Amino acid sequence: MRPSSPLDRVAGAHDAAVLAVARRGDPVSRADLAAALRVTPQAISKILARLIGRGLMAEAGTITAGPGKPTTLYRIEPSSRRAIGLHLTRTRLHGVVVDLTGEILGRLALEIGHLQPIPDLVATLATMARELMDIGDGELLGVGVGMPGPVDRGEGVYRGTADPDPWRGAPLRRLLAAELELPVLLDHDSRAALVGETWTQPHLLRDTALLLVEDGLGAALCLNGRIIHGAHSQAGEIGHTVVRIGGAPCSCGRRGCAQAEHRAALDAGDAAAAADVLASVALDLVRLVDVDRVILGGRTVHEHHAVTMEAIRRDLSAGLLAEPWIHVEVLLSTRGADLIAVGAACEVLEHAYGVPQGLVGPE
Amino acid sequence: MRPSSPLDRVAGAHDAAVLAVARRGDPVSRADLAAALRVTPQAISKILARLIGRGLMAEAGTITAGPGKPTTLYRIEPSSRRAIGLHLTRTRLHGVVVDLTGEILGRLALEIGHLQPIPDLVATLATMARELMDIGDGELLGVGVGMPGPVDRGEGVYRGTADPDPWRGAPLRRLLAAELELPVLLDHDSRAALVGETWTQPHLLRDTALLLVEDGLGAALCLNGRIIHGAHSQAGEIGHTVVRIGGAPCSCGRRGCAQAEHRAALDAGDAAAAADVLASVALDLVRLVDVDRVILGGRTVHEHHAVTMEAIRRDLSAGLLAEPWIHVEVLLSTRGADLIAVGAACEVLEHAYGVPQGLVGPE
DNA sequence: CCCAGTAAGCCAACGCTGTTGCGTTACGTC
DNA sequence: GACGTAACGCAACAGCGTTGGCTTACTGGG
Repeated sequence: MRPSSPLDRVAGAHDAAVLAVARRGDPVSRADLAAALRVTPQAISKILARLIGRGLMAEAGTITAGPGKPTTLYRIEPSSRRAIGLHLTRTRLHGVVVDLTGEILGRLALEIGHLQPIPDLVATLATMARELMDIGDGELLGVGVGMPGPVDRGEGVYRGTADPDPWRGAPLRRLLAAELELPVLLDHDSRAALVGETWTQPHLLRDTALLLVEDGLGAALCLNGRIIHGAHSQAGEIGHTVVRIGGAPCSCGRRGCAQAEHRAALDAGDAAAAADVLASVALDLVRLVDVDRVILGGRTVHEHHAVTMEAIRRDLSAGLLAEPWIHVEVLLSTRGADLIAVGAACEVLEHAYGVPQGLVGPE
Repeated sequence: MRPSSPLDRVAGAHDAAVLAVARRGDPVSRADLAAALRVTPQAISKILARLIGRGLMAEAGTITAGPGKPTTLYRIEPSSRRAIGLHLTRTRLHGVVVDLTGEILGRLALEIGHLQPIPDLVATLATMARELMDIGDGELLGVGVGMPGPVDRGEGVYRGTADPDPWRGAPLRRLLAAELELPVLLDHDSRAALVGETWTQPHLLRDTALLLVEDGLGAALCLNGRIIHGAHSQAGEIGHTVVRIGGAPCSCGRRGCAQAEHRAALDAGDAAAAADVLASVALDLVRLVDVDRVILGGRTVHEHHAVTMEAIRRDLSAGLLAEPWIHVEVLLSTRGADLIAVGAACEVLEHAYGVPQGLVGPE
């Protein structure tokens, strides 16, 4: 389905870029878009004509500033498209439908059992997806699934862990796509969460890390405006980074893993120690990839977000030597419990209408 | 100097992509290039006509395989362009001239003093650059400078360290460019080294980390084919990551920094312990960004490369749980002592003829 | 020796981008 | 109501890669 001609690719990229600007919320003028895309206003007219023709955007009134013809404003048409996002864990399934801007139209939740065999799991996912389809009325683009643990986004396969894991090796994307006859994307939960954040604020999040604290600990990176997947789709799997040699035992069979230490500190009621673990991870991460924003998300972190953010800010400013030209913002995700489900849905939106990675080039 | 039209940007990207394929060394056919760029052979003819017109490529004979008109081969014209690379440390200046493929045409070395004031330093750099200009005869594209410590590539400024540092804040790029009347690029030594590696093997290094062990410890990342600079041009500054709490004292005033621990182990004659420090750093790094290649480079690492590579391989295979679908190659840089100087020169080549980062899209 | 068969490459027309130049529309101001 | 101004549309244009047809150059069989 890749556009055949490089010209199509240019047009597609410009369409996506206009949508990215429009997604910020406020109606935009032709002149604003021309400045943002570095093309002439006339080109913007043609791009907008294409987008309006596809129902993705619409005129949004005019404003008059001084003499001359009033400026026409344009806005995104949120209800023109929908996407479904499912957040799968070992005990729960949480699903949402979102519109083109990532706004939630409806949500569902369900307790499930991890011992469910793969066909039953696919049926459970499909059932929830079908229920969510009834909400809203834009064109449905597909279903995104976010889940913890080693996930191969490219292959759409849950790789699983070494311990007995009934879902190990499940080709969830293929199975669910066949069942629903819709495009399906499968990704790591932390990456889905970050895609959700970048979809709604693409202009702010060029170099951003997201720390996801659920049962385990994961990270996701957006560097130079692009989500990092890694050579084996395993980027951000930092839960088993050793932070204290000989520390708390971990499910992976070793000791002192970040997520085991974090969990042990929480179980001992020591929120400060748990925060220190996250702060240490955050500092290492910022040093290596130099992001200017760290977003915290996940069920577990919300309970202690104040002390956690304080610890991260403290370690960052100490560890980066308080150099005046370096500033790293530490933020809390605003999506709450919907973070990953919304993110998985936004992966579908991103796939359909995101700015493409590379337009031309070898390989 | 940015191309005015998106069409020009497409053409420029295709030109760069053809050069990237040709850089691999072997002459290539029109059909090979068409497959690599996913365009028609006819388009390759037009692209090659542009490149040959600029002197960057040339015909390289024909081969006949079976019946039909023989295939025309094309090769890069290495001597058509040159770039100068300078590797600056606190005690030494090492410079090279390279051709378009990154091959060394000549080198120079000089002991310098760190107490040299900034104007004298610029004069020293300019003098070496001028001497190097006399070697070879292609068009000279510019001068690249690689140096350790916090460097702002975007601004072309050496930020410097907190301890008394006579070069702190030096706008080396601007000063040297004014002195030489040539384009100048300033970058971190580890990033320069990685650019050098990717310039000569762009097809192999899509997700690669380079660990540079000189006096300090630095890293550089190439993710999804792009060099990572970070929000403040500080990506890869991992020398002061704490690997052992309360460990060896570091010049930064704290204890247990990776580079201090590594240095302390080496000073104690314990090469195995030094290798363990590097292996620990490598594992954390691979976990976070999931590269499939780790390249080791730098003066210090060459003395103990066997034990170091063994330690890294051991820690990686243990730490990644030996999952069969994950394979990380650990390599030693082949550039030896020229690594950073060549890399700095290749940054100039990359700037002039590399595949551009983003062709279109919002700011 | 000639001629069919095959594959590479060129030429010219085309469709598609965004750009340019100029005219039209719609507003505020005098 | 005339004038200046700013946004916008129309039409012609340049440049990209694509398409279809023709030419070139080689092999191999009659």
